[in-house]
Amino acid sequence: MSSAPRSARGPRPGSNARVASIDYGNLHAHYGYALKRAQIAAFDAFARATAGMQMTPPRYTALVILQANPGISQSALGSALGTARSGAMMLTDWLVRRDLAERRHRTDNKRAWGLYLTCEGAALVVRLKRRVFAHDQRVAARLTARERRELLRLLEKFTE
Amino acid sequence: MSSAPRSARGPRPGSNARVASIDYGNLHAHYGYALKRAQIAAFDAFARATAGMQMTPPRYTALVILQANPGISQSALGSALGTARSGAMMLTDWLVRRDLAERRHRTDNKRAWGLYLTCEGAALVVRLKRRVFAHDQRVAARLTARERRELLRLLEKFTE
DNA sequence: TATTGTTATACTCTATAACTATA
DNA sequence: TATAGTTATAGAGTATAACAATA
Repeated sequence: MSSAPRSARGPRPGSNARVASIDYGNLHAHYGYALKRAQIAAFDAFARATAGMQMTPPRYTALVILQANPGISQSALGSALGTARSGAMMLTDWLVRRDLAERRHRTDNKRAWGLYLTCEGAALVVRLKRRVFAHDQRVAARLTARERRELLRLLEKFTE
Repeated sequence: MSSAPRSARGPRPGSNARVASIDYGNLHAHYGYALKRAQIAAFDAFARATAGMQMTPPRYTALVILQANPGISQSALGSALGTARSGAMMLTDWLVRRDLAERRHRTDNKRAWGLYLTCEGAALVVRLKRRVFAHDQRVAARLTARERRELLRLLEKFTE
């Protein structure tokens, strides 16, 4: 994929490529280390799946949550994302600026907005999901179908 | 663990706690999402294991790599960490300032340093490894021994 | 008194680029 | 011409704190 001349300067920053000449000790026995590397690989796949769409994992997550929870408040969105209210605010601003989501006044609570996807937003989520899931399968191609299910199951059990 | 009054404001920022009232769609079917959440859990365990020691995952990784590769150059350390040279520089500065590592001149190449752990650094790595591995086991306690091995194996296969 | 949204601020992390000295 | 180290800078991401409006 990369083509710029990098000479013998090693892997580009942000990569998780393993360097043959280096002894990594027992780093790979740490869940944190192994998870971080796998996560970088998965996020690389996400970046390829959404290239040129100015998408990020948090933005994608927000879109999916808005799709599944129409009318949710900004604070609740923040909780779902595990981010502070101010972060949910900026995320929402971005979505609104792109006409992917809109804030609607609530009748029951004048403090909170109800957040909804626009038509474009709803269409985009559908398109995005297809692309991201397709790249997910590609990056996990090394695993058998059984291993893929098992990985997700173990991750869930580990996190819970 | 937490005790500050947070009322009903939901999980604190940076947490990956699941909110019962929210529909997460099929987010959990994405490797990136599942991996990110698991990684947060693992890094939380790392933070608990190293509380008050001003340790971070990159610092710990650097210490382990220095332990396994005495005399390594800063650039090679950067490659191993997947970070830019400038990042390896600041990391090394931090270690040197704490008397955990030292730069030694090389006879064969006057451009590059050779990096070595000091006695304190070597002692610290041993202590850290014990603590981090102990907390690793605790966070993975929900998994059986077989599942733990399988998780690490699948992560490795996924990343490679 | 607590919550929602908002804004401003600060901090961490890390990539990029330019420079120097060696090779 | 390329590499190792250094330094300065910039950007992304995100937490904290304070405030007004509402509950």
